[in-house]
Amino acid sequence: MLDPMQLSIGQVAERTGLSVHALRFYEKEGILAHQVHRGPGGRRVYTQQDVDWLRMCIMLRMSGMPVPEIRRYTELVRQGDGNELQRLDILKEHQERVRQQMAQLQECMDLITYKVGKYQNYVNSIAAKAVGQ
Amino acid sequence: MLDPMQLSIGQVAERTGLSVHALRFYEKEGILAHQVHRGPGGRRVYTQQDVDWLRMCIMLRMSGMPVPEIRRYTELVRQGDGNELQRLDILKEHQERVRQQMAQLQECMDLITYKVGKYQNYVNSIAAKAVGQ
DNA sequence: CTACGAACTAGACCCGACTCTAGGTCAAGA
DNA sequence: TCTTGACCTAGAGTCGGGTCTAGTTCGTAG
Repeated sequence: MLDPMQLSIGQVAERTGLSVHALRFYEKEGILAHQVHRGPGGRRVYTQQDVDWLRMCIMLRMSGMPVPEIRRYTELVRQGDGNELQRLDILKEHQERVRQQMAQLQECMDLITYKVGKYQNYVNSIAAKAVGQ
Repeated sequence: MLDPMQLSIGQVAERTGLSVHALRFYEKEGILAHQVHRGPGGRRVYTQQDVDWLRMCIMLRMSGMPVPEIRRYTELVRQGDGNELQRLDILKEHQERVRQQMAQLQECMDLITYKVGKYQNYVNSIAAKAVGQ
């Protein structure tokens, strides 16, 4: 049993929804703000901070930030104070991309909604006819 | 020169933003409502309807509908009247997915905006100090 | 003791969606 | 005639983001 603040890879997988494979993959890709500490037998020991960081990375991934860019951001954080402007740049750029993505998605949604409406009307009218028979 | 209503693959590529490769790929994948007519020399001849259909497919793809599902939808349309309920199902299901996707994206956006705000404040405060010197 | 479950590493494999290559046809212009 | 450029087919290659396998090593429970 570990200290309650010390989490095994499996526990982190549960808590984040990532697979243990994905967790090791992310680590290899340099996506952990502070490199994972190893416990007895060379096992990874995560902290709550690691989990929080991973959750943010998950958000970035979900919104389409590519792994290499998350790595760049992570590296800046790892380097410590002094590069906040660069971090801000990355975030702002991504924010803009997400904004565009949402706009696009809304456009698609409008088309789909229009089509759904049309088919719904048609299907309803057929159903009405069937009832009227 | 073709009849103005007859478009070559290159023209369709221009008009849709898809590459000629992608157009052939989509055709092979069965994503064309009515199969492309061939002109002299076996060349593809597209109509405006094809372009319109492609534009819808592009919307579906952009919003994350996988190619096989677009194919299923396409097949229903190709079969003609009588399966409107099935088409409606596909569209509604996708609509729901897009809705979820947008909600997720909004969540990510909120986090990013929060972080951008924090870094912006910090960076501003540093800048203010520099000026005050 | 032994068997189990969870962890480890390195590296192979997979999937979706294109993208590109090789090798060829054809028509128009210099 | 020769070249250029757009098109053709079949099939190989690429890329991102994981996922899975093989072969081990632990620590604990029966």
